[in-house]
Order: sequence, then structure tokens, then C-alpha cells
Amino acid sequence: MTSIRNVQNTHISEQLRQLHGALIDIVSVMNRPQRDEAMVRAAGIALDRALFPLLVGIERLGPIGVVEMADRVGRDHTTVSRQVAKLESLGLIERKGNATDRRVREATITAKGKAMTDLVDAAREKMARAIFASWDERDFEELVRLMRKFADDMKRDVSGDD
Amino acid sequence: MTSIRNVQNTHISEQLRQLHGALIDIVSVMNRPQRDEAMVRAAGIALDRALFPLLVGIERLGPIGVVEMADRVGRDHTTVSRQVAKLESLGLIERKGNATDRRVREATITAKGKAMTDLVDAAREKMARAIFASWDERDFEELVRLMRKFADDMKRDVSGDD
DNA sequence: CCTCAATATGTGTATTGTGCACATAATAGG
DNA sequence: CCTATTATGTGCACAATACACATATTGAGG
Repeated sequence: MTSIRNVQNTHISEQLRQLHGALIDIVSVMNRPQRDEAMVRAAGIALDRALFPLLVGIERLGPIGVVEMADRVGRDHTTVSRQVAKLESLGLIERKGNATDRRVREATITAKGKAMTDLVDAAREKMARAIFASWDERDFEELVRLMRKFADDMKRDVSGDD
Repeated sequence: MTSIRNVQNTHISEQLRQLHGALIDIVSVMNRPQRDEAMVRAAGIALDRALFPLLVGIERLGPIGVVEMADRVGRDHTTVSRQVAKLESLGLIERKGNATDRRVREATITAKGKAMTDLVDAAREKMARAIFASWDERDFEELVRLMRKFADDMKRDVSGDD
């Protein structure tokens, strides 16, 4: 192995560590005393901390079953089963059996639930616009493109050899 | 407001939604049955699920106090206090009072703890290299740069008006 | 120098969240 | 048809978490 190659490898390792650090910071901010929850609470609605990611996920990915959702959030399917049931009883989502596979009971967001995620989305967008206000357009577009690409390749890789 | 401006605003909103979607996917993968934990478990060591993010955080950010760490992970400081105490009793971190402020007991990773995070880091780097194998160098460098910038601006913004 | 609000850490205790063992229903493939 | 696999769900014990409260220290004013 040439020393040039070593340098490059070292450089990539450093870059990867940088990237991981940035991801930690981002997740850290997203974890803050649950900004979303605080938001909604301020709007007069209360929702258990644990239910929020699920509601958002169902809005984004629905109709979606319990198992797939559990895989997404990294929790046991029984845990998610209970939480989804709670969201249903609150009228924030509804479920109906899938036509072709009657084992799955797909969850979809209701108007009431959507009203809630819309509030949160608006708050998030406002925050995001503040963050990107000082960015030039090229960088912004590039971030979106590369982040999307990264997420896709990550998913592909994980499902591939796992 | 001109219609051109509307189009731009709509475009940005779409981009932001894209970005948020990508972030959800990324966090989703990072949440998988705790890849890290599974890794370490495979290496013969067992560590409570909840302790892992803290150990990694202390390795990255240490020396660091309980309150700041709690802020990072979005948990109550009392919860983190107990978890850090557990990490200490396991010999994975150590703590010493800060010289100038004797209220804080800063946590630092030990050799034993470092050995553990090194294992995980190696696994993560391997995974990351697989993901980026098909990327051209420019895109990769740009992703790192922009992600770091994004994380920094995000932090700045949050601490600013919160 | 003294007082008091603010900050960092920690303990007791009740509640919530979570996973495992297990069960049922439906599907898919010999 | 059987049988292995998959999706969902319940009972239960335990882990994780937050709230109320306590102690020690700091720092800013008076």
C-alpha cells in the first residue's frame, strides 16, 4: 500500500468522523425537549411524547402497517401496536384492513391528526427557513440533493446485507 | 407578492419537506434495532440500550457534565444522572470535579470505554465506506461540508431564540 | 462580606414505555 | 391440504423516565 493511499484513507476516515459528528449534532437538536411536542402543547393539545414520532411517521408513510412502522422507529412491534391503538382511540389516525392481505391493518392519518402534524410542520418550516436564510441557493439545493442521496444509499445498503 | 415569488416559496417548501424526509430516513436507519448495541453484543460485551448514546456522547464531547449531556440527548437531568452513574460503576467512564466550578462532575471516557466505542466506530466506518463506495469524491466532500454547516447553523439558531 | 437567585447534581417514588413469551389469524409454497 | 412465515395483538415483568424535592456551589448586588 502506497503512502498516498494511506493519506487518502486517513482523510476519508476524518471526513466520516466529521459527518458522524454532524449527524449527532442534528439528531441532538431534533431531540431537544421534543420541540414538536412543546409546539403542539402550546397549541393546546397534549400528546404523549412517545406517540409523536408515530403520528408523524404515519402522516408521511401511511397507509402503513404495525410491523413496518416498528422497523422504522426501532421499537418492538408489540410496543408500536399499543401506541398505534392509542392514536386510533384518540381519533388521530384510522385503520382499515388491507384488501389483498387481510393480516395487515393499515394506519392512515385522519383530518384531526393531519391538523396536528400541519401545525408542527409549519413550525418546523419556519425554523428551517430561519436556518437557511443566510445560505446561498446553490448550497441549499446541493444539501437537499446529497442528503436525499445519502438517505437512499443508506437504506439500500442496510436492507441489502442485514 | 408576484407569482414568481410564490413559485420560489413553494419550491423551497418542497425542498424543505424533502430534506426533512431524508432526515427521518437517516434517523430511522440509525435507530435500527440499535446497530451499535448489536455490534457490541456480538463482540461479547453487553450494555443497556439506553446507556449507549451516553457513552458515545461522552467519548465525543467529554469532559462533559450531567446537565449539558441531558440537554444533548433530550432527557431529564435526573435520568442522565443515574445513567452516567451506571457507566461510571461499569468503569467505562470516570468523573472528576471541575477545578473552577466545583458543582460540576465532568465525565470522561476511560480506556475500557474507549475500547468499546472504538469497536463501534470501526463497524460504523465500515458501513459508511460501503455506502459511499459508489459516490464520486466531489459529492462526498460536499455532503460533509454542507452537513457540518447545516448542523452548525441549526445549533446557532436553536440556542439563539430558545 | 452577606444574601439570594440561579445552576449542577443527586435521591425517592410513581408512571410510562418497552420487550419477551405467547396467542391468533392470514398468507404462501410445496 | 399441511406447514412455515408473517402481521397483529395481550399479559406481564422490568427498564426508563420524569416530577418533587434536597444539597452544594456559584455569582451578582446591595
